[in-house]
Amino acid sequence: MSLRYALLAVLTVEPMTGYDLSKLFQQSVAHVWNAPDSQIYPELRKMEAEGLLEGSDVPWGPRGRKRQYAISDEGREAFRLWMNEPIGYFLERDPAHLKAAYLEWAEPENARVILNEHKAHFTALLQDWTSRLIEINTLTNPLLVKRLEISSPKDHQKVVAFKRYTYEGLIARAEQEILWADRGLELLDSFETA
Amino acid sequence: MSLRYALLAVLTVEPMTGYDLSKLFQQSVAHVWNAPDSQIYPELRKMEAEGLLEGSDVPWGPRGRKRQYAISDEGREAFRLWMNEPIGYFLERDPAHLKAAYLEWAEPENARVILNEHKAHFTALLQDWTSRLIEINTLTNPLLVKRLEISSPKDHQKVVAFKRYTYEGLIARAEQEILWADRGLELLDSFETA
DNA sequence: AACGGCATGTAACGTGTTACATGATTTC
DNA sequence: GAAATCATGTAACACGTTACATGCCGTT
Repeated sequence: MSLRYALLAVLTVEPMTGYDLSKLFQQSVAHVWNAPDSQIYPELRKMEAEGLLEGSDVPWGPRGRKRQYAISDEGREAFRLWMNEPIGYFLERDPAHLKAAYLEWAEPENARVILNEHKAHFTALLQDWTSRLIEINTLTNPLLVKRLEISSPKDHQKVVAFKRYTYEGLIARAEQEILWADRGLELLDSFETA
Repeated sequence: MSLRYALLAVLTVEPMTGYDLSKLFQQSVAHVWNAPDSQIYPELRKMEAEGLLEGSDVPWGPRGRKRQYAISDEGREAFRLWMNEPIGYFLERDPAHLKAAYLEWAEPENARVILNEHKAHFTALLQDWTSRLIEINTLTNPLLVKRLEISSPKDHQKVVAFKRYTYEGLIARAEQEILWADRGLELLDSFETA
């Protein structure tokens, strides 16, 4: 159910096609919310049917056309409502920690691979998030710049501060996961030498 | 797909009924992997059909009966295989950070509620996880004690160390989320006084 | 006999994933 | 003209959630 609000969030900046959104949700937005096109296209149509979006066919080349979606007042209001609701309680489902709890079942070399991949995964995320944070701080992120252009100047500070706050939180999480993986690798070492 | 391995993990200790497992997955196990009974019962039947579990009807009172599931050699092997595989790449889907990125859309008092609930959520988890860690360190967790009884003494150290490692990681994560929520509340304060 | 816990399930729905399928446009 | 990218979808399946439904057991 959050997918639609993630879509609305992006569309508050400017109208986009399903393809544009699908690109975003594989690249930058993907690190907070990821979605494949096969989920995005039907969701957009549903949202248009419900009046949250207004779709229009835009010609594209001589014969081609593409459907562009603009957020409606109703959609903007739905987004605002969602933003004022508390976050739905989320249930823990954590494959990494589930697996970590039973690592004695893995061969030591495989346990090491598992933890190294955990580390690599969050190292990659850390790099992505860090460069996003730099883009925010230097106002070089295209979407953010467009968002500022359409917002009232008195809100600029808040808009930037909350994006920064988000990425700082993600970065802290990634750093913590990397530390945790390192501690696990040390633990494995201690069993090897023992 | 991890649900079945979470079930297998518990069943490596001793045979249990769907009800037993469902209790565990709402209480202790729930903080690493949660599942409702409506998901557990069908999954157990599927796993029995696939030969991972051996089910047997156990009489329960004069007329009642319950189905108890024991892990089979095949099930134990499947669990071992899974434990030696890397963790499937997981995609980011984080409602809290998604919402945080657009907090300028929420009324300040609602933003405060959102962050306070985030803090309360992780504070509750932190308490649960901390008491679980104490149970591990003092060897007072019933499942862990049973697990040690059926394991070779030379593995005891590893078994305990990995459980401790898991909960230490979860605790660190909870503490980080609480800190993050606090920083967000301070940020909101700074906008109020400004 | 009433109650709380034990025990097991179905049905409907929503969400998410993977694979398949097609065709136009732009760039080289 | 080949390749990369733009553009949009369907179908099948897996996973997960919520609500509903039933009935026995042990205790009071």
